[in-house]
Amino acid sequence: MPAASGTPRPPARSGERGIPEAAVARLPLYLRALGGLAEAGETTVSSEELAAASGVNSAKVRKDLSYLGSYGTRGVGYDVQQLVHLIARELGLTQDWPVLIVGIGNLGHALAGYGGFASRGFRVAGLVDADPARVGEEVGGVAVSHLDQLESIVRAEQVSIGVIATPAAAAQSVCDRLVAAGVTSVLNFAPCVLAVPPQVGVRKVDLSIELQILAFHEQRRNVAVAGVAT
Amino acid sequence: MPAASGTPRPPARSGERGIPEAAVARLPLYLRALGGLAEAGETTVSSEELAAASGVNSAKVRKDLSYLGSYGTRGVGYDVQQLVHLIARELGLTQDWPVLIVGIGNLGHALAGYGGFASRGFRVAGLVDADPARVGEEVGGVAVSHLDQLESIVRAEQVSIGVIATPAAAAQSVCDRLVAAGVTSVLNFAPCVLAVPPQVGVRKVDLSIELQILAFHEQRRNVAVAGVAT
DNA sequence: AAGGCCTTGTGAACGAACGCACAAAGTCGA
DNA sequence: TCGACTTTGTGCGTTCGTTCACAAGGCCTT
Ligand SMILES: NC(=O)c1ccc[n+]([C@@H]2O[C@H](COP(=O)([O-])OP(=O)(O)OC[C@H]3O[C@@H](n4cnc5c(N)ncnc54)[C@H](O)[C@@H]3O)[C@@H](O)[C@H]2O)c1
Ligand SMILES: NC(=O)c1ccc[n+]([C@@H]2O[C@H](COP(=O)([O-])OP(=O)(O)OC[C@H]3O[C@@H](n4cnc5c(N)ncnc54)[C@H](O)[C@@H]3O)[C@@H](O)[C@H]2O)c1
Repeated sequence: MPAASGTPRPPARSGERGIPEAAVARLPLYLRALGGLAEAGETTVSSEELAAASGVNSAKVRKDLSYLGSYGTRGVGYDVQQLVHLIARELGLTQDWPVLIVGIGNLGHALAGYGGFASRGFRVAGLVDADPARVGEEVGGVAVSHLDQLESIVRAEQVSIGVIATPAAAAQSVCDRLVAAGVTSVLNFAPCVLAVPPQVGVRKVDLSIELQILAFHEQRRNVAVAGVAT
Repeated sequence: MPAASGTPRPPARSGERGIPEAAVARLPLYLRALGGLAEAGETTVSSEELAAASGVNSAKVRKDLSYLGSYGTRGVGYDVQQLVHLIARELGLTQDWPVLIVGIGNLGHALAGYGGFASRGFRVAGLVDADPARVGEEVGGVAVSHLDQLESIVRAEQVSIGVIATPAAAAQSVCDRLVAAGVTSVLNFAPCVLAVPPQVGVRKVDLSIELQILAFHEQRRNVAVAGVAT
């Protein structure tokens, strides 16, 4: 019962080279906004402009960018191209990331054909499904392989990121196979929790959760109004 | 750092009827886990078990549930059915939420056919697309209407939640129309920021961002390894 | 009836993130 | 060259969220 937590906790990763998780999550936002600005012909951008374009506030923008170093010019702003490059490098987008998508149903089809993948250096290296009827079908220029091929594709294509779009019941076993084959990052669309070894990264996207959060606030507003009226 | 605040500390959320945002975001997780437990025949659940089933830690579970009131039994745990009901009510899931999906392309198709909608009280009240070729097609039991019908569907079906799955370029104008027609919550899949009046709720899902965050950590691991070697 | 055992509910410490506000540092026009 | 103006970079107080740790409370066995 005594949690043996007597060890004086050291500042975790103080000396470490680390930018806050919350800032990392915003970098892709800036990158997207910068793409738009570059297309519009802007060569420099102030934190205020970038804030407006990415839906963040400007103090946060400046602090986030400061984690990458001091590349702004006071009185002027940041160089758009340079920022794009800095952020892309920080996020690891200057290299090619082969991705394997497992479960080519409705969602898998949409993902496989999604252009937002490729534009950031994510290459669909393979599509696999358990249903023999789907094997051979071509989606977004890539043919669907059978689930049996999972391991060989991961190895042949050096896949490090796997995307799971199977029913929830199959997700854990698929995940286990991905990890065993060498995948170290997983994006999970199935509505379930995945158990993975600690060194493997997992992120989940659950559309239903987003809707429920919206419903909560929606209800809150309605109740508030009704409450006043009642 | 002792709270030398002679000031009467405003208990923040004691008087107010407010659950922290972070807790709200986890309630759907618990709900999902409870569904599984109920199916497995469990009638009561401890915070420890629920934590394991929902991928959260148990202290957080207890604190989150405490915002709903004191419904647990010490030494035993929580009643599964009662919890399901409490959470569903808190999230507003005891009522029917008509949802309109705009943009029935690849992603829109997947969303329209997704079962995870209906199981939580979200009813697809309409599907609209700008492409005349798509109008009339039936997806998941609902026929696709033309974009022109947007306003009339929102009013006729009392839609308060809109889902945007159009290309980014069209998203803002679609959003404006939804809001003008009376929608007060928007779930946006297009990779762009949406401007809305302050009383309208917006959430965004950007798959590409999730991948970029994965890539960041993936790279970090690789660099760490390579760094030692270099 | 009493004591042991388990689990909740929560006060309090800790830590992460936010946003303000401003000095520092640069640009640009005169 | 200089001074007005603009915008960065960041120190700091505040707020939000997480985690610890334990008293309070209730069940069950004896
Ligand atoms: N459709 C959506 O909008 C949506 C949204 C959020 C989450 N999800 C989730 O994403 C997942 C997929 O949804 P969907 O609508 O595409 O379902 P789907 O039934 O259309 O597709 C599932 C696919 O996975 C394949 N599959 C089943 N078991 C497999 C296995 N062991 N290995 C490989 N492939 C396997 C099936 O053959 C099928 O092609 C589900 O878990 C769903 O809950 C879907
Ligand atoms: N496919 C994915 O996996 C994925 C993932 C994340 C985000 N997204 C985003 O979701 C959106 C849709 O993606 P998609 O793959 O389904 O694209 P898509 O091109 O297949 O579908 C877009 C649909 O929107 C319709 N549309 C265009 N303008 C419209 C308007 N003004 N009003 C109503 N409908 C209109 C088109 O007719 C088309 O049917 C895009 O913004 C995309 O970036 C897609």
